[in-house]
Amino acid sequence: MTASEVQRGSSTGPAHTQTAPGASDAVPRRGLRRVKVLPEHARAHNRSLVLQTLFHDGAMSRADLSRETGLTRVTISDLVAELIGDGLVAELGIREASGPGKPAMVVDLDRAGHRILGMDLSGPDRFLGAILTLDGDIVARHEIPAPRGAEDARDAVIELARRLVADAHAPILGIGVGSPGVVDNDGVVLSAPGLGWTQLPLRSILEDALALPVLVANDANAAVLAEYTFGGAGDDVVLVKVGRGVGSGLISAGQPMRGAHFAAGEIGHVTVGTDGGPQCACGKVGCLEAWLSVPALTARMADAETPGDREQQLRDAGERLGIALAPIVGALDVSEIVLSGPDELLAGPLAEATVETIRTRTLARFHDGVRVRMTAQGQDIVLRGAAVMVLSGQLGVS
Amino acid sequence: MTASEVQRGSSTGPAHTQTAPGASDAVPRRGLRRVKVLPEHARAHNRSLVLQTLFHDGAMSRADLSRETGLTRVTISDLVAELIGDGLVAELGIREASGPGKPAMVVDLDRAGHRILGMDLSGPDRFLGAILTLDGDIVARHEIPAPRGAEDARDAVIELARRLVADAHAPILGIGVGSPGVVDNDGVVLSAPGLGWTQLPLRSILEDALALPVLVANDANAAVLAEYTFGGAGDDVVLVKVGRGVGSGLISAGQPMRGAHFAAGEIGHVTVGTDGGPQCACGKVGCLEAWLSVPALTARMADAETPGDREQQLRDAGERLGIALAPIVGALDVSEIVLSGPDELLAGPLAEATVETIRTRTLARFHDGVRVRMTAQGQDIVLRGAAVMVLSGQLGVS
DNA sequence: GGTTTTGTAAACTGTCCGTTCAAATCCGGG
DNA sequence: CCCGGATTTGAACGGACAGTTTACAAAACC
Repeated sequence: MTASEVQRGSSTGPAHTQTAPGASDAVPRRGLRRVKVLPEHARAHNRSLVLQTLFHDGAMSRADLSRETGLTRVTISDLVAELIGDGLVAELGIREASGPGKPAMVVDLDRAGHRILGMDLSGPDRFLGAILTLDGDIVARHEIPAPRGAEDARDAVIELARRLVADAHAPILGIGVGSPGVVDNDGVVLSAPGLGWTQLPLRSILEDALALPVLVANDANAAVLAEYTFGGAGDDVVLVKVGRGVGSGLISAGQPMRGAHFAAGEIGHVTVGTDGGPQCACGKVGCLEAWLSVPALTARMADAETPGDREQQLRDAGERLGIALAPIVGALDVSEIVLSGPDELLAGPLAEATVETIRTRTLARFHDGVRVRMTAQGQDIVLRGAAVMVLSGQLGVS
Repeated sequence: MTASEVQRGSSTGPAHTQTAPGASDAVPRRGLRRVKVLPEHARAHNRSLVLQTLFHDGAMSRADLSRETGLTRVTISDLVAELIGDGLVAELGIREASGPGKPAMVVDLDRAGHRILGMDLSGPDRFLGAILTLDGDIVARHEIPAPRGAEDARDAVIELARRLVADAHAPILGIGVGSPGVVDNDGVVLSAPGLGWTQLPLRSILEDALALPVLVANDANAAVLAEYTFGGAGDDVVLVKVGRGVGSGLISAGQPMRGAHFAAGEIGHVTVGTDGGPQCACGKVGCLEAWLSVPALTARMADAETPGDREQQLRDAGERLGIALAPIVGALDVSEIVLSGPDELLAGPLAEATVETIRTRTLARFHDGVRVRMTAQGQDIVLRGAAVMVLSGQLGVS
C-alpha cells in the first residue's frame, strides 16, 4: 500500500467509518452485517493497532510496541516497515541508553508530515474550516460566510475546502465535515433545514471536487468524538451542543451511536416536562430547544431585570436540560455529560442545575457520580471532531 | 476442538460475551480494548459466520453456505468438517435434485442434538427454568419457590439448574440466566436488592456447581435479546419489562447496551413529569415504577370504580411511559418499542397512550414511524433471552 | 567476558484462495 | 434409447499471506 492508496483508507476504523457507496457486497438482512474475515483483514486491524498505540501512547521503540500490543517483535518490525513505507510512521532516532542492551530506535506517527482538513458547517452564519495536525492542533484557519441557498451553500463548502487545501503545506490525510442535520453512513446529508439541504451527497461531492477522502457527520456527533479522543471523556458520554439549536452526540461503550435513521442525538425537539413551556419554532410547546438554545437564552437574559432573575432563568433552563437527560442517563447508564456552547450561559448556574436535577431524578445508587462539565475544546470542538473522524476512518485511530 | 471443549466457548460472540475471569491479558485503558487479531481469530469468526448463517437461514448445502457467506467452497468445506467434528453441525441427507448438477448434501446445526438451559430469576416469588432447543423452543420446565435469604436464593438457583440438567436428555450447550438487578460482564450480580444479593459471582458459582458454561445478565437485557433474535425486532429497539418493577433493555445498531456501570436499562426510578405523581417505595415521588409497575397498576385498577376510570388510569400510565421514553427515543433514534408484561394491563389503552405521547413529544419528522407493541414471546421472554445469551456466547450466533 | 535488550532472518504453522478433478445429475442429439 | 456435453457439488493440491518460534548479530551495561 502506497501513501496515496492510504487515502482510500484502510477502512478498519472500528467506529464511524463510512461505508463506500458500492461496498455492500453481501445482503445483510440486519444491522450486524454478517461478513467474512480474511487474514488480510486481521493484518489491517493489527496495522491500525500499531497506529492507535503510537497515537495514544506516543513515540516508542518497536520492542515497546511489541510489549504494548502483544504482537511479537518480528511482526511489529514487519508492520512498522510497511507503515514507514506508507509514510505514516517515521524513525525518530536512537534513544539514550538507560540500561543494558542495545539502544532502541524510537518510532512514531509522522505527526509533522500529515495534516487533516476539518470543517464546521454548524455556525449560525459562517462555515469554519481548519488545517489540523494529527494531534488535533489547529495550524491554519479559514472561514466563509454561509450563503442562503442550498446550492450556494454547497459551493461555499467546496470553496472553503479548496482554500484550506492550498494552506495545508503537507499531505492531507482526509477531510472531515461536521454538518448540521442528519447525515447517513455514506456521508449523505439526509436533511439539514438550516442549509436547505435534503439528500445532498456531500461526501461524494467533496471527494469528486478535491480528490481526497471525505467523512461527514452531524456536528454534535463530531463534537462528542473530539471530547472522547482529545477531551479525556470516558466510554459512556453524552455531549450536549447548545447553539442556534440543541443537539447531542452519544458514545456508549466507546462506540458512537448513530440511530435507526441516523438521527441519534436529535433531542432539540423533545418535549420536556409536563407543565407547558415556551413556544418553539417547530410549533410545539416546551421543546428542549425552546428552553435552551442560545437565542432563547439570550432573549430571556435580556428580559431579566436583576442578576438574580438572570441566574434563575439559567437555573430553570439547566433544570429542563436535566429533566430531558435523566431518562437518557438512566437508560444508557451514562457516566459523563459534557456541555458545549457559550461559557457565559452554560457554565455556572445552568450546569449546576442540570447535575442537581439529574441526581434527584435518577436512582442515586448509580448516578450519583454522574458528572456534568463544560468541554475544554472550546469553539473548535466540531473542527477537532471532524479531525477524529478522519483519524478513525483513515487510520483506524480513535 | 472437541465437543467438550466447545463448552468453553469460541468467545467470538460479537455481543454480550462474558469475559473470562482471568482473560484480561492486555491493559485496556479504555472501553475499546485494543487487542491484536491473529489468523485463528479470523477463523473463529468465520466459524461463527457459518453457524450464524445456518441458524438464521436454516439447513443448506456447503455450496449454499459459500454463496451466502462469500467464503469459497473450499473454506466452507473445511469449516463445516470442523463443525461436524465438534458435533455442532450434522449432515441431513441429499437434497432432491431440482436441476442439473450433483445433488447437494444438506447440512444444518445439530438442532436436535443440543439443548440450552435457561433460568429466569425475575419473578415475584418463583424462579423459572427451562430446557430449550437451539431455536428457543421450550421442551421442559421446572420452577422452584424463591427463598428469602441471599444464600438460600443462591442455593435454590443451583438446585433448579441441577433438576433441569437431569431433564435435558441431550448435551447442554450452556446455561443462561436472567437475573434482576445489575450484572457485570463477568456474570457477577453487583446488586439485586430483591434477592439480597450484592457482588454475588453467580456465573462462577454455577460453573463450579454444574461444570457448564454460564452466562448471566439482567432480566430485561435478556428479554430484549429474545425479542431481537426470536421476535423479529429491528436493530434499534427498546424493550420495557413491566413486572414487580420496571426495567428495560436496549439494543442499538444490533448491539446490546450495557452502560458505564452495567446498569443500562434501569429506568424504573427515573422521575417522570414535572407535576408530582405517586409515592415510590424508593422514597421519591413520580418514579416510572410508581406509575407503571404491576402492583401499582393493579392497585389503581382495584380502586377505579368504572370501566372508564380504569381505562383512564391505564392511559395515564401509558402517557407517563411515553414521557419517559420520548427523550430516549429522540437521543437514540429508536425505531421500535416492545412491551413485556401482563397483556391485560399493557396491551390496549396503555400502549396506545404510550405511542401517542411519544409521537407528540418527539420530532415528527423521524419518530412518526416509531412502533409500540407487545412482545409475542409472552411470559417466556426471559427464558428465551437467556437462551440467546448462550447461543451468542457459545456459538457467536445472535 | 557474561548479561541484557533490540531488531532482523529463517523456518514453521495456520488460514484462505485458485485451480483442478471426480462424482452425480440434467439435457439434447444421434 | 443411449451417449456425450453441461452443470453443480464437494474435495485435493499447491500457493499466498500472516503471525509465531527459534536463532543470531549488534550494542549497550556490569
